[in-house]
Amino acid sequence: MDMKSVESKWQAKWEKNKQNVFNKKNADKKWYVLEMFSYPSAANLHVGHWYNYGPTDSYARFKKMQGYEVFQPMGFDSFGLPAENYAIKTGVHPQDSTEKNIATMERQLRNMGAMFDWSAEIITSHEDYYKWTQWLFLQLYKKGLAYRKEALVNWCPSCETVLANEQVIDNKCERCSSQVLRKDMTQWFFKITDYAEELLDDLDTIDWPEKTKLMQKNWIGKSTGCEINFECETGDTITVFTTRPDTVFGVNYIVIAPEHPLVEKLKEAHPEKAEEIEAYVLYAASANDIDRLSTGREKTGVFSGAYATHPLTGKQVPVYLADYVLYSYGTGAVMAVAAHDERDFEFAKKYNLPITQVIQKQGGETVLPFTEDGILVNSGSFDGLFGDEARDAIALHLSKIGKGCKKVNYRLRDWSVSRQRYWGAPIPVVHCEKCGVVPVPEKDLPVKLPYDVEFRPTGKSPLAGHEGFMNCTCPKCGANAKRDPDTLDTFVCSSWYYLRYPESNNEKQAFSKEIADKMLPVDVYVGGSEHACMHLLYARFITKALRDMGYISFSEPFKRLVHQGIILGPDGNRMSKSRGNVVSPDKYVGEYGSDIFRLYLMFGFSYTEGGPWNDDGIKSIAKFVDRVERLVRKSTELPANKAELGKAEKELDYVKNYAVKNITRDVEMFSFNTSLARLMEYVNALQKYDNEVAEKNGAFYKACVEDLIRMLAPFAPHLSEELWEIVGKKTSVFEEDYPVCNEAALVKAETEYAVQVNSKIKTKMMIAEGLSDEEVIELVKANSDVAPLLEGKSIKKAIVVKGRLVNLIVG
RNA sequence: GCCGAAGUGGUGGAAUGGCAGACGCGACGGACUCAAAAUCCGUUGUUGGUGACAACGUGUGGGUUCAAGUCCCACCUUCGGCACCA
Repeated sequence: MDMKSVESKWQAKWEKNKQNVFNKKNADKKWYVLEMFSYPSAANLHVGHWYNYGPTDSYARFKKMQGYEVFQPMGFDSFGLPAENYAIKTGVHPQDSTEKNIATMERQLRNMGAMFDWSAEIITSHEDYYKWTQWLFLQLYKKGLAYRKEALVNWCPSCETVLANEQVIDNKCERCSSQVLRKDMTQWFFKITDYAEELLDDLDTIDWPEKTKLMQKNWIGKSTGCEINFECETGDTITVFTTRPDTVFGVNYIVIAPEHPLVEKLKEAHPEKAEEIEAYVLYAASANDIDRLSTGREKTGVFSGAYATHPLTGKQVPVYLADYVLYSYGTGAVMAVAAHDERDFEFAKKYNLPITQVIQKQGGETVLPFTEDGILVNSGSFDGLFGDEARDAIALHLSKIGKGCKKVNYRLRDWSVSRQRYWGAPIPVVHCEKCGVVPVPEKDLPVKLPYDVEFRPTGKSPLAGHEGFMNCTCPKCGANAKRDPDTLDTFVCSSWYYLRYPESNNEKQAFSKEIADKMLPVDVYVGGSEHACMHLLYARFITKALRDMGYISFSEPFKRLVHQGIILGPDGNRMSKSRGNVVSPDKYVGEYGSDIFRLYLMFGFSYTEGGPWNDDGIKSIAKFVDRVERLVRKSTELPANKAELGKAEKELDYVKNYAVKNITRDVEMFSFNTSLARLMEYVNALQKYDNEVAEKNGAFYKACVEDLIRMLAPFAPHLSEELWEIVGKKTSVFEEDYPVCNEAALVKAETEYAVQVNSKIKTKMMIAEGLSDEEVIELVKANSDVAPLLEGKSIKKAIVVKGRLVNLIVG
């Protein structure tokens, strides 16, 4: 069969019949299947796209044949850094390259033959989409969930530009190799931390991979502890957060992060140290968080010259700056208990600070640093208390004397959404000298991204240099004002797109409550696990925020989540141009067509695992397809005669129903390789029983072949349509129901049991269904292979696993 | 470093704590053919044995269990993420 022409024939028919367009009349039977949309890169569709979209489309088609009204949209996450970098390098405008890439990818995606509803397409860099991204920003602002604060960015002093983490290699700028610095800048943030607790709790309500939920849980990083106040000699209060208030009597020193605001005051208080402190702050600015938190890294720090007063003992403890404390976590200051914390211990050793043991191991020798729970010693009236009891007592005491309180802390940080870049959605606020920050009125959206912008680095955000864009009037007072020169993080665009799809053409609003509540949550969301902590958390946050603003009624955007694996290069490494191991799907699609390539992707890999590319099996899929075609064509030549169903028919029926049952279960689990294995078994059976059955019972055989086509349809959509036509049908096979297992066909009189003696397999036996355990044991004991092994021995225990195995323990 | 995974024949991969290797690829043998291709039928974890069969076998080392690829502990290797790649 010429797959190319078959594929274009059916794609054209589907298009003409609007077969893949969601039918709103059937919305009560909706099934929203969503694949993470892609970034439009310059290259053709990647194996990864095919691997994500092909099998998921088979899942979607399967649900359609189960009677669901499937909504499977597609779009492009088209703002972002790569287009801008490409523009800086080549001079091609990001909009031009992006549009070109989208056109190519769209064409290729159409050729895949997936049932994407293209009428719902969205492109995040188009005005009609980013207008609503800006609207979303304004809603968050109104609700107090968007605010400005200073935050650190990677700054290349030579390029005079902010660098993405990706552009920083070994602390050097990837373009010019200058040392990268961390610089403070005023940026917009979304207050995702307000939702930390709910984001954590609601993980229990969604059907997501456990590992993903665990990663989010750890990312949110809830810890219960205590804030404790130390009075600094400068007159300021240093508040520390600790999960171990039980160790408070062992505090040897205080450490503040080099970015802590108190640093300035400390320099004033101890001018003799100012130079040293400044040098250290500069040094700390050159390291990233990962390095700073690494326990394997040599600890560094500097004494500020100042002391703080211990709230319980009144002792003076030195205040240090050290970069192993992050300003972004907790209060940016810790109480260091060298005896009971590994990093503090290491630091104290290095700087010859005292180490005071205040916890003793229960029953056993205490080796420092001892970080487990233990019995308090050297802790005044708290001596003898243990673990939680000690923590509670000390926290209570601290709050009584006004020196501290219990506190829940999260590792999660607020979401920084400002980007000093061109290719993104402009932030819809105006800065007025008189009125300050003024949001752009909704009726004035979109704040259009101008085309004629100098996007090469100049030391400022690219938009800052565009006067036509920057100069505006204050919506409040009418005076001259300036727009915000920054654009939004692309994660903002992708944090709400699932809401837009069902109403991509709605010009009046981002989405309507009525339709959103009907169409969402997404029933199955499919995408890579690399998004576990960021995109997937942002989307959950935005959903909750919109719910609280009354725009929607549900709390979670994605009811179920599936991660596809990653297809690696043939060498087992991640595909990359620099490694030269990129596999192009074009070659295979050109040679075999979309159906065969998709079948191979489903059959050759475990969907959620992925693995190194290898095309050994692709030919065999082509052979399989040929076999199916021959079998179908041959069946059309048979007379439709009927005869009584014999043993052969029953066996064939068994294999068919077994396949149907397993495929139905496995597709639901995205286990496509085993689904196809069962389908192959059925094809093998059809072929094996071919002559015997077909000749005397043509009607039966034809019905079996029709079921085969129905069963194959979600996996090889074009081929199945063609075969359906070959057997004389005038309608689309996707209007058919997926076959349902007839359980009666699977009932067998006897089952094979594995027989073990002392847990070793000795023989196998066919045993009738419905016997009691005792009857089964008697049959096994009487078996000619088993009986000699039991001679002169007694049975100490007998285990019967119904329908599977018998194990006799003898001695 | 921290968080999260993965490791099974020559190979891709199957196995609700219950017969390890389903279904394929490859290899080997056979049928068809002048021959080849295609197709069809067998065999195929390793070792020993003519054989029935036996022993061993799921990254490494321990453990729990009548029974462990699966559960627990420790370790090794590889992969994903670590907040401005998306």
